[in-house]
Amino acid sequence: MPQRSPSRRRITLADIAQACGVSRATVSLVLSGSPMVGAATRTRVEAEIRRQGYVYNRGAANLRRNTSSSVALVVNDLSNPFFAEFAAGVDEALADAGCVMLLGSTGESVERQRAVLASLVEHGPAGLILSPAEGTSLDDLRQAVGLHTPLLLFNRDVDGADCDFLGTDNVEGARLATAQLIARGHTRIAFYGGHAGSSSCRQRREGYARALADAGLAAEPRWRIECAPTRLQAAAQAGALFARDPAPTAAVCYNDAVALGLMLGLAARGLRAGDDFAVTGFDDIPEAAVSVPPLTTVATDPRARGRQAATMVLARARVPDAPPARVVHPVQLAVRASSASPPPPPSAPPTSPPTP
Amino acid sequence: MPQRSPSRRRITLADIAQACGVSRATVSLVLSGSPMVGAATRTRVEAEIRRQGYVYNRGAANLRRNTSSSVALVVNDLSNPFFAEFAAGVDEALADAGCVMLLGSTGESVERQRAVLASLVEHGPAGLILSPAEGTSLDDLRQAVGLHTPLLLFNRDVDGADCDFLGTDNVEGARLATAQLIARGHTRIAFYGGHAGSSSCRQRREGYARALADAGLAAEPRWRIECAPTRLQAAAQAGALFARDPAPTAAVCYNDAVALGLMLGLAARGLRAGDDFAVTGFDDIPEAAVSVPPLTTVATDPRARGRQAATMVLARARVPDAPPARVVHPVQLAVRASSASPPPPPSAPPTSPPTP
DNA sequence: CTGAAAGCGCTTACAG
DNA sequence: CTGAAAGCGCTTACAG
Repeated sequence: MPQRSPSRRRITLADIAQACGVSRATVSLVLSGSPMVGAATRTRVEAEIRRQGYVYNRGAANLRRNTSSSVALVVNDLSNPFFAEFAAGVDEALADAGCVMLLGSTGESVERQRAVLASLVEHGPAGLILSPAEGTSLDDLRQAVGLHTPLLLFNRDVDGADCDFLGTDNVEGARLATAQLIARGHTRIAFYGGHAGSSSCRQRREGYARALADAGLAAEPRWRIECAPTRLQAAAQAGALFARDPAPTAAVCYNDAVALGLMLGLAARGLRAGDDFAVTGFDDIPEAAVSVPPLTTVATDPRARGRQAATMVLARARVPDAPPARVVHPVQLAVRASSASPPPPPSAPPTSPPTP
Repeated sequence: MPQRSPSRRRITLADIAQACGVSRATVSLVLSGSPMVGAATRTRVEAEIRRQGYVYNRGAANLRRNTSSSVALVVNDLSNPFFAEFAAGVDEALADAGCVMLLGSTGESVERQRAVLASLVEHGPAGLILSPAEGTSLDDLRQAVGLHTPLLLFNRDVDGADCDFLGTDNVEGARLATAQLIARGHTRIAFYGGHAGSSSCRQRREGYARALADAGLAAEPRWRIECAPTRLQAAAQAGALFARDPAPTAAVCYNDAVALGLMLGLAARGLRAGDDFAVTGFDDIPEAAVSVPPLTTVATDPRARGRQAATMVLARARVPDAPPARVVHPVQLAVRASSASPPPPPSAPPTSPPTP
């Protein structure tokens, strides 16, 4: 619900104009730095503005000029460091452009997303950056966003949406991670975590399969372990890896949260990532570099992606009719200790460790 | 800079009114759910609104009604999980109240804070939640915020500011953590990390000193190790603990980032927190529970604090003249394995481990 | 139950 | 160089 404003009437242009004995137009020109106003008048007006503590009402100006000075960002969950970094990047670039950020989160719920989008769009942002909740349909977007707010989809695509898109090269990232394990001699490599519903998980699995195929290895379904992409779920599922026969010697994880969880699960079994089992992640969240052991992962630099997304959406707001931009950002493999372990010699397959 | 709006003219109330052959007032009444409008008219108008994809211009309404439907939040750094969680909590509560969140960040710079605040205030938020950058003065606040936006200070106080405040009981939290180490038999307890400039650090040191005093122990200045409150700095400084003679057997850390960094620094020296050295943190960020070993820490529940801050600032916006509220939230100690290590027997003081 | 009119705080041609 | 006037999209007494 809208809130009442504080008690005392806000100072307006008219107050300043009256106090200086000039018109509101003149004060407005002073504010916009127009050269058409006399130096003496300007000084007088500026002093009065400071004296009265006038604060510009940008909403009113936007209404009159038909402009906007905000951009909306909608993410699934701010407490996910990946999105927090991304939001920090968006904020940086928007602040540089003199824009303000409207933030909403969906908690991965399509209904909440609908409500959040509707509420944000009413505030007239110049553009909207959305990391869509899982299961978002084209209709959900059309309903909520309408056709008047430029939309940039981040991270996940929505079938049929012909708007701007900024994503990560999931296929290539997972391919790089898998190829690195293969280069170290691993042949039994699991794909760990995520679930098939998500397009990014499908793409990462595709890159994984491609690397295996390139090396003449098969992607065995039994080495595909599904779990929710959280650290706790991943830790709890670690045992599943060793229930397979033969057990894998390495795992390409859906993302860093899963990889860090898996490393905890391994530790609980007396195994150490990088020594006894090789692990890779995806995202390169800040924690990855300082975990024990440091996590080999695919770097997406979410903060830089945030800046990029902000730049793209501001550009779109200036040129609404340009054809949609689709940017799939290249990734880099950050090789660290967690993937250092060599596979055991083929003659001595590892025995499953005892389940605690 | 403000952005031009998308190409096509936005649909307005007037468009709907004209299409339905009614006045704008009637359409407005339909939108606000007024009972004064006939059922037939209402249905017709609602259909037309959907058909044309009309989106309400809340900015215009706010201007006319002199209301606001946003709240601004300014934090130091979104990529700090503590603030990310806090922001998520603020967002939750605001969404429930039908308000939108304007987000800015300062990167702990007073100048950037001034610019960010000025920009946000121009958008006319109903209130402003600020975790002030270090070194913020009362004048900085007065300059930037003026007297017309209700202000809630979070986490750090500003001398002389008589606005709402929501904080954490830093003194009691550090006292609890220290007392727990003393109860386990530790007598040589360091205070690790943070720097004296910050009020929260001073308060936590006070709690630490109080616990020591309560147990008849002295707070030795040589067991006070300053470092920037980041994981990397904390890891790098770990050696300083063992350069003291006698070396401490436990450390109360300024916050979780520092504690996790210290645990890494210990690991680099072949020491394990909870076995060879006791460590406590402050904040209970999500990582604390899943680190190895899990970190004993002071739980502040930042997400709940975020909801609370949002509630407080909305209440303030409704009653601008009520006396300032000062809420210092109680804390709880989450006891986990990192503080489990007993002190070594007094007869055999630990030798300093080799510096790598 | 519905409409005409004024006004929120600003900007911007247009005269002077 | 400065002012009077219209208008952005909405709301809200006030008449009818």
